[in-house]
Amino acid sequence: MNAAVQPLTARGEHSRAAIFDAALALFQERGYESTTMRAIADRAGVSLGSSYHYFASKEHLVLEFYSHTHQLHLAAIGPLLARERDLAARVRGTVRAVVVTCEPFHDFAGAIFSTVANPASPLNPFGRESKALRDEVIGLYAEVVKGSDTRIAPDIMSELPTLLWLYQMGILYFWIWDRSPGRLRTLALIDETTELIVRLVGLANLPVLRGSRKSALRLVRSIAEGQF
Amino acid sequence: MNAAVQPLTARGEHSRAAIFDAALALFQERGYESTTMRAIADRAGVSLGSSYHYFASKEHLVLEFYSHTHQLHLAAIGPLLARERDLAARVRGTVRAVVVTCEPFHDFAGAIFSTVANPASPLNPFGRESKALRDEVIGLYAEVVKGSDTRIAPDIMSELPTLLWLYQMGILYFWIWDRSPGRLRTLALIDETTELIVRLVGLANLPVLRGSRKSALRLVRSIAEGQF
DNA sequence: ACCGGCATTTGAACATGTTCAACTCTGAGG
DNA sequence: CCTCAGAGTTGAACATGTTCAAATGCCGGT
Repeated sequence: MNAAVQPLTARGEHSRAAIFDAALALFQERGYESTTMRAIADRAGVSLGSSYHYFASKEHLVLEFYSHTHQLHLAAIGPLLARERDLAARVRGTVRAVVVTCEPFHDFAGAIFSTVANPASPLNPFGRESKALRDEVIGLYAEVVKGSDTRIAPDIMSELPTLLWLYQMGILYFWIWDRSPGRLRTLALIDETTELIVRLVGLANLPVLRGSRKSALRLVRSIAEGQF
Repeated sequence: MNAAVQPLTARGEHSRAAIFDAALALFQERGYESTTMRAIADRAGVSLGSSYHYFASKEHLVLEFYSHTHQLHLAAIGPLLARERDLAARVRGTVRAVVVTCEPFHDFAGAIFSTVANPASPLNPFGRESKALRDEVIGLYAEVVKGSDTRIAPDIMSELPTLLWLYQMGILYFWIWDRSPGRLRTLALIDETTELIVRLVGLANLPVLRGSRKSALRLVRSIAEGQF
C-alpha cells in the first residue's frame, strides 16, 4: 500500500473529488462491501488506477468520509455552542448532532465502524493515521466543556474531553444497532447518559468524594497512557 | 456463503480437524491476514474446496478458534471456581485466566477482534451465529457470581453476568493494545477494576443508594433490550 | 459382486482489492 | 514553437476469498 498523493493541479483536484463523491454516493446506495473500487472509478469517470493514486486503499476512502462527516457535524453544532452555556445541553446537543449528521449513512456505518475498530487497520481510532482527526474531535469536546458555565476542576478537565470522545464512540456503536423508528432509542439514551455524566462531574466536586475522584482519574489515566 | 457442513464420517471428522489445526498454527505463525485459505488447505493436506466444505468462510475459522479458546479457559478456571468463594477473587481469577489463555494468540488477536466487532459480520458478538458461545460465556459469569459468598440482590444478579461479559470484552480490547512486558498493565487493570466492580456491587445494597441503583439498572436494561 | 445414493473432495473459475510499469498530458523554460 | 520533467492516467496482471459443478470414495441393500 503506497502512500496516496495530494493533487497538485486543478485537474488532480477534480479527479480526487470525483472519486470521493462517487464513493460516497455508492456507499449510500449499495453499502460498503457491495461497492467495488471498479464501480467507484467508473462512476467517477476515471480508471481504477487513478483511484489508488489518490486513496491508498478502500479504507482510506472511509477515513475521508469520516473527516467529511466531521465537517458536517461542526457546521451543525456551531450555533448551539455559540449560544448555549449549560453543560448538559452542550454535550447532549453535540452528541445528538453526531447521530443526526450520520443518519444518512446509517446503513453502511457498521462496515465503517468495523474498519475503525480494527487494531490492525492503520485507520483505527487509536492509530497514527487517524490522529489528526481524533485530536480534532477531542479538541471539539474540550471546547464543549470549556464553553459551559459549569466549574470543573482542572484534573477532571484534562481528562474529560477524551472521555467524552470515547463516550461518543460508545453512543455510535449503540446507534449502529438501533433499529427503532427515528432512532429514538439512541436519542433517549443520549439524554439519559449526558444527564448522568453531568451529574457525576458535579458530584466529583464534593469534598467527600475526593478520594474516589482521585482513584477514578488515576484509573482513567492509566488506561489512556501508552495508547495513542 | 453456504452453510458449512458437519462431518458425518470419521474421514470427515479428520479433515475438519486437520483444517482447523492448520489454520490455528498458521494464524499463530503468520497472523490472520497473511494466512491464506490456500496455505491452510495445503498444510491440512486437503484441497481449497474442502476447507469451504467445513468452514463457510475464513471468519468462521475464527469463530471456531474462539470456541476453542473458551474450552481452554474453562479448563483453566475450574479449580479456582471450585475452591474460591470471595467474589472479587473469583472475578479477578476468571478474567485473568482469559488473558493468560489468549496470550499465545496475542499477535493476531487484533484481527480477530475486528472480525468480532464488525456488526456486518455474522460472527459479531451480538449476532445470531455467535449466540451459542455468547450464552455460554454469560452463563460462566453467572456461575462465577452465584458461587460466591457475597449476597447480591436479584435485580442486580439478573444483569451482572451480561455486564461482566461486556467487561471482559473491554479488558480484551485493552489487552490487544497492551505492549507492556508480561502484559502487566492489563493484569494491573484487571485487579483495579474487579476491585471497583465488587465495591460497587456492595454499595448497591445500601438503602441510600436504592434510587441510583434502580435508575442505573433501568439504563442497563434499556441498553441491552433489543440487542441480541 | 453390483448398484445407488450420499458424503466428501477437487480444482478451475470468478470477484474484487491492490500493484505497477508504461503511457499521456501539461505547463514552464528556452 | 520545441523540450522535457513530472503530475496524472491507464489497464493489465496479481493475490486471495469464495463458488460450484463435476469427480471420487464409501457403504448399505440386493
